[in-house]
Amino acid sequence: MPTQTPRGYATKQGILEVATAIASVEGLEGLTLGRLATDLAMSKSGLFAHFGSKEELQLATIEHARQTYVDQVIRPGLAHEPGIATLHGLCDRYVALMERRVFPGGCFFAAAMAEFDARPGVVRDTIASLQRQWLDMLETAASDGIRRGELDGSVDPVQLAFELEAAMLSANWYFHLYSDARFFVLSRSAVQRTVSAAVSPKGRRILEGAVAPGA
Amino acid sequence: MPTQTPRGYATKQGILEVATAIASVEGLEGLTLGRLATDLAMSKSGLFAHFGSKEELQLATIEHARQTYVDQVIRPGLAHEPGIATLHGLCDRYVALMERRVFPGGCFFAAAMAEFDARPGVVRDTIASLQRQWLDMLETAASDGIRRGELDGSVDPVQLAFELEAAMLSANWYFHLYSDARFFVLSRSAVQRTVSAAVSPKGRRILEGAVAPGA
DNA sequence: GGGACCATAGCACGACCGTTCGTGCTATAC
DNA sequence: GTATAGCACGAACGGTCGTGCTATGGTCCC
Repeated sequence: MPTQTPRGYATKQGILEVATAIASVEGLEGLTLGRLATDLAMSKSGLFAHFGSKEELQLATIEHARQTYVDQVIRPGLAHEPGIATLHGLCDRYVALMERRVFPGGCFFAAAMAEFDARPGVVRDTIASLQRQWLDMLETAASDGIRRGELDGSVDPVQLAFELEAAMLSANWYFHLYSDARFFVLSRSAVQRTVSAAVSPKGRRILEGAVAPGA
Repeated sequence: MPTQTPRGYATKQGILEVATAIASVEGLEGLTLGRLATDLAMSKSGLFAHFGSKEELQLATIEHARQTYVDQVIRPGLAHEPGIATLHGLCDRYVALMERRVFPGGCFFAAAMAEFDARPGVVRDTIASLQRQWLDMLETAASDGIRRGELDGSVDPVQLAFELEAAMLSANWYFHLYSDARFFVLSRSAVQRTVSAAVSPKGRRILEGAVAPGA
């Protein structure tokens, strides 16, 4: 196992940057060594040597994409107070990521989940684990919201997390299918409405504060 | 272009039956002539002669899948009274189709949409058109519900249709990713809750009648 | 019973797939 | 100034992809 030098590391990061972009459009299976090499203006073999197998390339690409989500969604989202502030923060950052077209083909993990959901293998297991973590994060924020009295006690955090995730995930598909950004408006409205329907009076004050903090 | 004899037609239907199943798992691009020929125990060339190109095969497969949805979701769904009865009927039939694993890889059009949403071409345009028809159907049912006074006048039919579709679509992915049928429970609850939040008193009577018609 | 014709098979093609191999660069370590 | 190790290259492998061309078996009509 060769050790990594700064130069090699930089190259690999550059490869993975392009790889995540391609995979978000063509899928992780459609992410081809030849195509990737062409886009990078380097040889297939030189590229291949960095990973050792296509599956390793796929896993490395997934890990790279995960880092992007951690930086742009998870970390800033979790910087809020626990409860509905975090819940709102995570959702807002996630929709914003899609809106900003960080991945040209749309949400990387949405594409990966759709591609591998019915196909066994290491790649699918990895996706499943990461997606599980994301759902857990939403559910935890919802649970915190209940414990803190921001959400009504009758709310099921699993149900709430699912509905929010559904509204955001679906906007991703329809946005790209019709090149119509209005689906993000629908998505945001759905998130707003769903959370609103679950908040207690205390939570409502927090929600309104998030929109108009100067009140 | 050879004309179709009864025998040829039957074979073609058999081919498309297997093709839709494969495509729901592997995707329309992963639907390979070699794989399809193997599963059908026939030669690649003999199979190929039926379609003339891979794209034609893909389009024929889509059309075949559409027919399944018309028979099992659209027609029985539209058999109800216009308005929320139809809305409820369409959603119920759609979730039931996924639950019954009619396509082994999950909703055929969900998979196709996810695969082609970011890729131009005839296939994508076809998917987009059919998906548009499906959304229109839900929106029309919602509009009818408003006009008939079953849904509150403040309801936006586009928003409502989107939220219902989102809840059902997402159940599809998570069900297969985790082999966990509870996601259909979440999906059905979400549909129920979303419609409930939009109904007028008159609509509520219809909804309850659908659950307990003997009341 | 012969001819038209559809359905299927066999075979070959060029392109691209993931992968392996041998071979040079180039920069650091001694 | 030379040895070493990481990095990248071109060429080639066996395999599969979609797609042609040609031949033959089956079926039906005149």
